[in-house]
Amino acid sequence: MHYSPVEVEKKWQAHWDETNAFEPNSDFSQKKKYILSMFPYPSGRIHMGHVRNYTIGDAIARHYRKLGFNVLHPIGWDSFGMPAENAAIKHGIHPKKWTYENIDYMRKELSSLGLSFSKTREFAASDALYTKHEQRIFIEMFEKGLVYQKSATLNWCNTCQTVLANEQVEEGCCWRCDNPVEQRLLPGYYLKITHYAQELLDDCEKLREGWPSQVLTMQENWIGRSEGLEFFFTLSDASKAKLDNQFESYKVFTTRPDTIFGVSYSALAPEHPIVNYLMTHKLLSEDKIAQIKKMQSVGARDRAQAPKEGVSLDIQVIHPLTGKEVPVWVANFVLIEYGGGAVMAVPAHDERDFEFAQKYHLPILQSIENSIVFDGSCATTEYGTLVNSGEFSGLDSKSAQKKIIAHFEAQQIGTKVINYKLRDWGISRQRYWGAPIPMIHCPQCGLVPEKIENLPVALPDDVEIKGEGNPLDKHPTWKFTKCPVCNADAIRETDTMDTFFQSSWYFLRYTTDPSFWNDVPFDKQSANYWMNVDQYVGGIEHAILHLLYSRFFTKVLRDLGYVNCDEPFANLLTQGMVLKDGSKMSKSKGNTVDPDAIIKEYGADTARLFILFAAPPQKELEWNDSAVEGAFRFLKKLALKSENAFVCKEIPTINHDDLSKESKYARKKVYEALKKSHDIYDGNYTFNTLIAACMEALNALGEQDNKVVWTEGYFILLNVLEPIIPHICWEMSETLFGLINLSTIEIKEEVFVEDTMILAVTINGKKRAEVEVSATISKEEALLVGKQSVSKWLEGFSIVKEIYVANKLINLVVK
RNA sequence: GCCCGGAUGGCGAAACUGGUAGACGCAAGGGACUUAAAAUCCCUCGCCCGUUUUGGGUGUGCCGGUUCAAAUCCGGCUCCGGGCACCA
Repeated sequence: MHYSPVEVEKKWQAHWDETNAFEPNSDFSQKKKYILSMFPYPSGRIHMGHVRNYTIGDAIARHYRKLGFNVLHPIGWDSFGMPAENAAIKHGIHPKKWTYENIDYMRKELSSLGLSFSKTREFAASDALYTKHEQRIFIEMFEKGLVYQKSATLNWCNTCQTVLANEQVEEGCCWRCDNPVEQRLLPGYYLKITHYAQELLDDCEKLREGWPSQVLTMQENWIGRSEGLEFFFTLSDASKAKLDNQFESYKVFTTRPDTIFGVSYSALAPEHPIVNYLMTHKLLSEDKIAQIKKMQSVGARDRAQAPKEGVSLDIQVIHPLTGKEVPVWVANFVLIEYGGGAVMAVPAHDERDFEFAQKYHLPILQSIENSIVFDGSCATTEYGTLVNSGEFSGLDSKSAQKKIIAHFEAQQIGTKVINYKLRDWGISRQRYWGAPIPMIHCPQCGLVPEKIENLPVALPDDVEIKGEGNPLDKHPTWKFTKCPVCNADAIRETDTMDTFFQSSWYFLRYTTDPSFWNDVPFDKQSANYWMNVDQYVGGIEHAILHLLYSRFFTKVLRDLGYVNCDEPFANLLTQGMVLKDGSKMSKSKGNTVDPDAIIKEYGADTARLFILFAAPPQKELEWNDSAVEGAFRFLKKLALKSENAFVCKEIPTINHDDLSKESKYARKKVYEALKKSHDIYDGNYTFNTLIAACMEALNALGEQDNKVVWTEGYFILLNVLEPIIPHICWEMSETLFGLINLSTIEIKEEVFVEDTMILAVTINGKKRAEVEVSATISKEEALLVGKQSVSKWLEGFSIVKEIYVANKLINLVVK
């Protein structure tokens, strides 16, 4: 067969399209697989990263379909987000038009790869119908107390009149207009992900089997659980008086209660209420107030870079165990959001506290002794034995922690607590192209959700987008509405949701037949059938945000009664990046390869084959033009050699014993490939080795000339390769076998049985010879033959040990 | 700084639970076919030494260990990639 990819690919793509070949069915008694590649942002054109992502997912989906599973393999569009607004600002195109035109274009590009997506389950996250249910979920979360409003300091660009994400701040300036970014206290909506911190952490165990360990480690670190002691520092009487008796004490948190006798000062965050009180009531010198103000104005990121810095507040607290007075400072390294915004400082055993104490000449008191000699030149942070610690002296750190916590609890002056680094998720964005937050501000009733029957709160089409301010807020009429409770004039919330909100539940939407899409976000029975996603495929860049939010949403939706599962993704494959000349393909570097051009020149099968063959999916993949040629060569060869097979309607029967050595070997190679095609789908997805096995099999077939063996070989190889290079395989399978070979094929163990085996003969572990012996040979005989084969190496030595490993080798230990 | 991951020919990579290192492919070199080119086919291909041939030594980032046997296990380093970044 002459190989002309253009015709073949067109033909089969049309066939799959017309026959709705890849729709899941609703027979929930059938065994299922839900295979999902992360949905793309419709930026305009597909790139090689997409090709890799969707080829991997498609191959897995096709594999399970062939094995008779009911397979859900959908695609959609993560279609809200900033680039659409940027296009509007730059070119005056409406974000909606821009987005949906891109979707149409990219859909065509993806279908030219022959991907086996369900056509009917496709949707865009910006569809009003999706927004409708999303807003309902938001309201249900609000009513459950999982949504709240608070003000926080955020990056603000005064020129653009908008909040900027951290990623949009470049060296302290706005990425678009280059103006310095300010820190502003702004109200916003937050989702209580911290409410699920412990479960999100615990359930990492359920994912241990199916997720890459580094992703789980990243999530665990991000959640950042730590156990410790929380207690109150009581202010000295003089300090209480200084603070007009407005403050009695403040809370601190420590994971090292064993070092508490080493406390020589306490430090407050610049935003701590006591600090603010001292400042607003002018209880500090002008100079100190100015210094603190300066500290407050530095954003979190810059503060982390800055050297340690602080100001003495001229107040004291009482050490809870020694009763001594401890000075209180304000310090730029103390975070207001964590552990109460205040710390006990132990310079002898904490590096930060040490650095600060040295700078300001504060006492450094040793309270732990261990193998590292403490000489006051640096902090020793390891555990050890307590010294200078009153009744606790002599205890080791671990038991001292327990005893000290117990002491605080008995005296009711402190408790054991668990803290998490995880913060609640701020979802407010001052942008147009997102899902409106369905809340209303009523002068009488306060903050109230929109009525469910009024959803969706849709975006107005008539907006001006100039990049200044929030277009919804500036719209002449949109935000004016009536209170859903009292019907008074009220104002709509003009913030829209973070786009991660959409991607946190889209995978549930796919589980449901579109005929239900108007009425429910997703159908519970369908979701329970299809979930969890059996295999999720996407880039590692989503290791924390998207994957953590999706886990969180799944748990929330479970608790809201929408679905029964705890975790969304049973197995996760994080694919490596596609590189060219050693670095990530990007327009700015000019090292991109256009998938369309490759498909035009070589066809989709070549692109798919190259991308799956060049590296295992988890690894980075270096683009290589001549290796693409090589992939194309293999397809041509596969097509050409099919002339050696004959047309038949079932797998040919072969009497293995009658075959020549070469034919036997070829069959063995073919069945090895078939075996491998089962093995690689168990989680590693090393398509590269499967393809190599098929190449070996084809090479071995070429070493023999039995047409029946050729035919059986093609029957099997086309089956094995179909997930990888579907077009050419369907074409040849149709011609030769009427497509009947594209279903489960039984492995014939007889081809692996051999009459002889080759043993390596090694001396002291070094290979000296090979011998071919009968497969049924006894150990004694094998050793005898082995020794003969290496007789020249044994002269003058005596054998002290003989090792025989069946099917592998003989090792002789000599002296 | 802390936490992960990785290192195998000129290149991408294989190697099941420790058991013949380099499968498969790319590149390169040589040859066949051709008026020529393309395409295709055949041969060689880790490094070093030797040779007419058979051959020998060495080799999986570095140093050491365990073992009859280590790319694989253990200890200590080096380099590269990624994540977090003052979380008390």
